[in-house]
Amino acid sequence: MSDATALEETLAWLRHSAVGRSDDVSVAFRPDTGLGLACRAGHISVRCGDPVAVIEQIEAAIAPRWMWWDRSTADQLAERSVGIARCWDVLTVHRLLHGGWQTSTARAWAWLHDLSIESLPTMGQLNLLGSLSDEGDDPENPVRPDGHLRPEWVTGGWAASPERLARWAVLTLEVVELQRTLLAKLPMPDRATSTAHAESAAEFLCAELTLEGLPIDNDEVHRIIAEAAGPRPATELEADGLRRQRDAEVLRHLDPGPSIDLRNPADVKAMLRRVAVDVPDTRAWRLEQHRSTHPVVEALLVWRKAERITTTYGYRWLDEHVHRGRLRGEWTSSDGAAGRMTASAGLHNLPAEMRPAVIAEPGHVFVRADLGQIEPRVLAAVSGDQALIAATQDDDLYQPIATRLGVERAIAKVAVLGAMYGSTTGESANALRGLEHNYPTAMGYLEQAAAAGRAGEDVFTIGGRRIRMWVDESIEADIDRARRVAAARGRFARNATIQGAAAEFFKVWAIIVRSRGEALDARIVLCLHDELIVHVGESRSEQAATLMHDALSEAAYRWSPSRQVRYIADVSVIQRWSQAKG
DNA sequence: CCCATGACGAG
DNA sequence: AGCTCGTCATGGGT
Repeated sequence: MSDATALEETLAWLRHSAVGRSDDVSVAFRPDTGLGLACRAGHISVRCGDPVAVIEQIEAAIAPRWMWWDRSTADQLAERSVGIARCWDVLTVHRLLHGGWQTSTARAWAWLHDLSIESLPTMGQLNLLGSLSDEGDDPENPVRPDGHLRPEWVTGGWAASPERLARWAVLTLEVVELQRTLLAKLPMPDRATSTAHAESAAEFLCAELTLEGLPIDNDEVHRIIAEAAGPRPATELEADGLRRQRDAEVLRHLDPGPSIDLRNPADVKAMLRRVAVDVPDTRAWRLEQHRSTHPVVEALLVWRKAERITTTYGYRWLDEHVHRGRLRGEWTSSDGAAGRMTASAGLHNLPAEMRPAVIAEPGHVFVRADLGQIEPRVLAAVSGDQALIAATQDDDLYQPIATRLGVERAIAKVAVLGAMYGSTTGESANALRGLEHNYPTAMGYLEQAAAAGRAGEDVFTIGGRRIRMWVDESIEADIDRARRVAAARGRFARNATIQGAAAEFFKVWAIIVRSRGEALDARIVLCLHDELIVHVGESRSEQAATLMHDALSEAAYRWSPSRQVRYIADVSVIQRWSQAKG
């Protein structure tokens, strides 16, 4: 069947099934095989060469909510620049419901059907179990008699024929229905469903980000690396020489003695003891206090900076991740803990020294926006603490808190952060008591999460993400260890509810910017927890900046549990990332 | 060869 | 101060 006929037939079927904007349509496809679709009214299987083109046309004509199993679908669509507006990514929603990061089609299916993970079939077991001889075991059925998904279907068999594609799409729709049922059982079902939509869209954005990359200037980035690491060594021998040269700059401060490997923390510790610096570890912040004790300390700190650039952000990093003027890494919409976005290739921890190399392309600018004091504002929203909500009206919410507590702003800030992170020590202890007295609802919210965490119980973000607690594997009854583990879980749970909620809010903001930015051809090129960078044509920079603010208002309207909480963003139009005010 | 640890970059 | 992530190097196990 020609692609044009395929499109006609599919559109006719969608119309006949009364599928409209935002209605559910599950999809499975493979180029040169075809397309399988399913909706509430039924399913269709279409043989065609370019199913992505068909999907693109349907998106333009109808824009349903597309449903698929995993990221691979988003990757293929993004590859062809098909911008999907609404979707449902089963594995992304599974991470939301189940918690954690590690998952797979087979595991998600098993979990949704209360099947034990231990009984998961593998390809290798196929013949051992003699499944072919099993009565009623039809290889055209993706589900085995024992309830598990058939491994050969999961690993690609689902796309073996147009008929199988349709069957897979029907299965997808059923799985989504199961997920919807679970979301509906959460304390705030509508909100949880909306989180599922937003997280799925964020996963699609991640597919786009992985392809798009962050603009980076080749000459500039070379210059910066050369400054720290020296010129690119031609041979391994030359690299070795440079390494020795750097090491010598530190070692020359020492009397002759046993040889020291600066890359070995134990060696460094022994070396420092020889010059009367006794530290439990050799981390930079600890050595900071001993800077004046002996010149070798200063030299070591300088060495570490250069070593960082050389090893992590040096020529190897450049060759691996920077191509055609873009820095590209793998993006994931939720990590294993609280659900923040993650990126590889150093996109989330590019040292400040390298940011001048991140430059907009000719005729373009960056519109950069970062949320101000997002975590305490989110705490106000999720807890509903009226006093804290009042404080969010201020551009600097720590100021009214300080006034109310009768302490310096710096003390108030440390106390608020300490409350959200589970700080146990420090001089903010007094101010912490002040917080408990003046903001009991917010502090109660945090304490409730911490108590659950200490007890080993899972906690949930307001959007419904499950945050899994771990069990202490120590076999012996080690009271001390058990107490430490419980305390760590308490701190983790306390923070994860806020960090996770802030991540949910951020993603809603980001996906609104993505969809509203389409009209301006503005592309998101970086998401950094509370910061967004959009790459856009120079002439549209003002419109893009306005869009970032408007998107924030819309995100607040859509996401915020409290209408009264004020969210703020600092937006600037810049050429280089480094021009952003800290 | 895998895995834990230390160190450090960012938020 | 304490929370998260990814990355690199070392050293101790298999």
